[in-house]
Amino acid sequence: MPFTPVAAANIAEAAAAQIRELIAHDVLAPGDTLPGERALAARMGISRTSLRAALQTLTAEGLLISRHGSGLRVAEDTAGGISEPLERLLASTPDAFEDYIRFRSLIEGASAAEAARHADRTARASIARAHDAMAAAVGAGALDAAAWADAEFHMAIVEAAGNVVTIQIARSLQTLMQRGIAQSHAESQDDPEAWAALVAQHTRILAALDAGEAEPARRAMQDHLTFQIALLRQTAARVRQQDLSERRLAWGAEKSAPKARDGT
Amino acid sequence: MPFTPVAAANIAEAAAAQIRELIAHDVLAPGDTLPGERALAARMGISRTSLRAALQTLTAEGLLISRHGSGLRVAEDTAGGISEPLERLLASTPDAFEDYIRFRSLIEGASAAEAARHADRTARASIARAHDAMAAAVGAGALDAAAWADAEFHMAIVEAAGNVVTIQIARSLQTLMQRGIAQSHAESQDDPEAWAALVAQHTRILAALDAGEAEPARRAMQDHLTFQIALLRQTAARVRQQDLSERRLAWGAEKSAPKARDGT
DNA sequence: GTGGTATGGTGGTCATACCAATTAGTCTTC
DNA sequence: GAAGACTAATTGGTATGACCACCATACCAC
Repeated sequence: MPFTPVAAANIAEAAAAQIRELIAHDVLAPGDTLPGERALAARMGISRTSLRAALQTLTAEGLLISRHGSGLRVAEDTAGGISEPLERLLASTPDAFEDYIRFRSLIEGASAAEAARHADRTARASIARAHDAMAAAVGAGALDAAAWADAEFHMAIVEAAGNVVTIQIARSLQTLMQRGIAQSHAESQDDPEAWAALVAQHTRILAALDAGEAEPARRAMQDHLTFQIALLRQTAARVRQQDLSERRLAWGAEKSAPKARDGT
Repeated sequence: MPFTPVAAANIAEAAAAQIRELIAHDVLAPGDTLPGERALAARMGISRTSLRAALQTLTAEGLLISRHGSGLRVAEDTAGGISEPLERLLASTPDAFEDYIRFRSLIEGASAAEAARHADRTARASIARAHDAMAAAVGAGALDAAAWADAEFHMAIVEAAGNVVTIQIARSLQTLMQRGIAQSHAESQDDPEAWAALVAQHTRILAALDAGEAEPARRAMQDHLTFQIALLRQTAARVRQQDLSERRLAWGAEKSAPKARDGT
């Protein structure tokens, strides 16, 4: 007796869905603070009560965090379930790092191509902004800021492509990288020449993007990440070498001055 | 430094905890209806606003179900899983489902190409095994088994490509799909013709794989998933149509045989 | 029986006010 | 000049009281 479909129009749930989608599209990035409840309710054309009901739902889902005097923040987490097994894997198997970059090469190459085809003005602008910030940071020798802008650049391209699933996964991988595992990566890249090369490659990607050339954009992105693999291998080899010489030195030092070390 | 942690919780959260506990202790059994919000708020000594905030989180957790004119009921479900952000998004935004398949198209297309190049014998064998299992299941009309073998087939190809990061992510997505969202997907695919088409496409993928032809394999895989998108849209549209005709039919049947209906 | 219609209860939404926590700016004080 | 105390603005949290839309029931007229 299939008569009634029934769709209850719940205004709070609609508001929650809207905010959820914004988070998924990374318009609201993890760590961002939302506008105040009063302003938000006004802008959405609903009462603060209903807005709060929506926020309540999202908070229960763990997407938002609210602190009393401060405000509402988008939860840093977002990496739903994907990251934990991966994190263990990458921690235990250094070789997996190359697979990681290959994976990124695939999805970011496709994203670059897609972005070249139909990215809107604001998306292009945020890509360019990240690129400029990175170039400036590298020029100033601020490598922390450069690394941050680097990540921002790549993320902006994925966002410009507009696939919410891809965005979520890229975001997960990025936050995963930024906690713990990346230190070897970051520490290996204190070479100014390498940074300059990376910036040049970014410039090439951006040019293809702005020209609307999909395939060149993809190729530029993939070349860029392939270069990173090479860089990685090279520094990994050097680290081993360096490690050896350091141990040799340490051994010499210990031999000449056998002191006790603090255990804990 | 065992200072008292101070349980300065929200009043709403405290209320939610209390109700949650009642449900857990089965004082409130599934299916029970709670007292009205006004009465409940009065009895708990809090305002209806705060009480509603508590109910909101409990509803978001799936413990309670509220219907407008009726009242609040304890959910029958009980085991309604806590979902992840991506899962909720897919549930609330149907458009995101296409993004999901597009993402799979990208990584599985690349995996198929890679597998065509250098997959070892055992990997090929497990792909073929999954394919045969699916074909047999479809032939026998066992659609559950077919769906399972279907997933197995795709997973085997990703595994054959050998990128551990890709494998992890594909697996995460698959388990995510297998709980909850997929029912609409599965239920829309009880069409034997569609299943036969899917099997034929799998056969084509497998052939390209065995022939070692990378690009045809990629294309076959992407065509396959594009077909799934089309199928999805088509069934979504047809559901609407079918709904109408069924109602028309039901109406005719009822007219000619006006029997009594069971209420519950 | 049928359909209409009061009626009281229910959740949903709203506007307004006030409380409490946080933050930042300013001022004091040493 | 710097550490600390005070002040003011903004934020989320709670409380009221009201109104609406919905649902179930009982009642009424046909």
